[in-house]
Amino acid sequence: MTPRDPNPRVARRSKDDVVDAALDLLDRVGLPDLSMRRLAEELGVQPSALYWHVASKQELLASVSSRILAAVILRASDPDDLEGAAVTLGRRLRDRLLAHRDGAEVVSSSLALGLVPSPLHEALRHVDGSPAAAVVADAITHYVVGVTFHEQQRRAADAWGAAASEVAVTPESALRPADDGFEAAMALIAGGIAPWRADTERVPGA
Amino acid sequence: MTPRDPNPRVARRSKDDVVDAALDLLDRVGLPDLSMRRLAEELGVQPSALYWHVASKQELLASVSSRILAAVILRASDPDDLEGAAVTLGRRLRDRLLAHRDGAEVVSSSLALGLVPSPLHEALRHVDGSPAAAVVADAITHYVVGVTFHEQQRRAADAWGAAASEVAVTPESALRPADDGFEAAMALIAGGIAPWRADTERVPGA
DNA sequence: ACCTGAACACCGTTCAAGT
DNA sequence: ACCTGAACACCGTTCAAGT
Repeated sequence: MTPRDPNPRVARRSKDDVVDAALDLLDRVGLPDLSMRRLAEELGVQPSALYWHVASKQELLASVSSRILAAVILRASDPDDLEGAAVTLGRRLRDRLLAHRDGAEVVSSSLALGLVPSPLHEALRHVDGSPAAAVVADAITHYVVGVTFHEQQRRAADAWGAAASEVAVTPESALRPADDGFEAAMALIAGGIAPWRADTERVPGA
Repeated sequence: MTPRDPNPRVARRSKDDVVDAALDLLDRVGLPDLSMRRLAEELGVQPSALYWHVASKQELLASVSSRILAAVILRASDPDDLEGAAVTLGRRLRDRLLAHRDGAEVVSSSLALGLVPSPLHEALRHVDGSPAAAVVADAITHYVVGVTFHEQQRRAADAWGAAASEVAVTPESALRPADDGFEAAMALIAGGIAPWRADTERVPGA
């Protein structure tokens, strides 16, 4: 008996429904095939109808990014353990990006456009208020997003066809596959925190 | 009197000319407006003519990326100074990316698609053959490309109009502007090399 | 060897008008 | 409040045919 919907047979969509459908379509067809027209078709609606719910495709993808990043939070954490928190969050971010097709690319551009908050920046600010937290959040976020983007593109290329083996770059000069390098890089960055602090926070005022 | 061009009045283009024009157009209009049709117009040619010189737009952008990255090399370097080489190369990469409009975005996808070699990986392999070099190259490359992409997008957004100030994310939860954070992050990552080595290269065989 | 002309199968977005 | 219909101004790519 809500006054909102006088005729329940007319299926009206909310913005959440549109974002749901977009994320679902992303997982099924990938970012290159995720068009407003295709999404509209999926929802049984004209393409122009989408523009009542979202201002642009970019804004829609930003909402999709928010959904993908929603689970990247720190439940409980030792304050003072910036290293531990950074590594945990880095792994969680990677997990979330890998959970959706082309997740890294979608999130990368939303982040770059400033349409979505950086989850590591927000979380690390709570465990450590020092300037170090922001620097660490930056380093880890860019590394994880970059490496996962690289990984997912490679996966898509491999899936599409191994026929491109001649144009592709030799393995030794390409960026490394992240599978084993990921933990190493995380350890490298996290391990840099202590010496960097010793160098930087030595001088309090001037 | 080269047999190649019987009539000098017919301006024939080489692939290099196409890539030149693409890089020039990129700097003038930016990646979103760099279309094959627009590029063809610039060259005084039909769009289909471009496909005699390049197989696809992606391949063209990979060639553009190669040009952008060509100057990211190490002239002379202390072997054993992985830290120093990494920081120098990171700064040089950032310089090259900033030298062209949307340089980071173009390079980012060419790198992800594996259509272009990673310059840091290649250069660092020469100063240090250990596994550390690859991990460091990965960490620095992804950080620099990511942070520069972010910076250039923000610049484009600001240039287009400050009217978007309401939709934009609050400054504190956005990724930091890289201007001062860049050197800090480079120091953080480079500073992680020594402790990481102490941890990892302790065990030689098993 | 290098390019034209014409087509194919798409895009994102706007906007008056409908219910 | 939510959506349709129709249009605008584009895309990347292919391919027979020309010179």
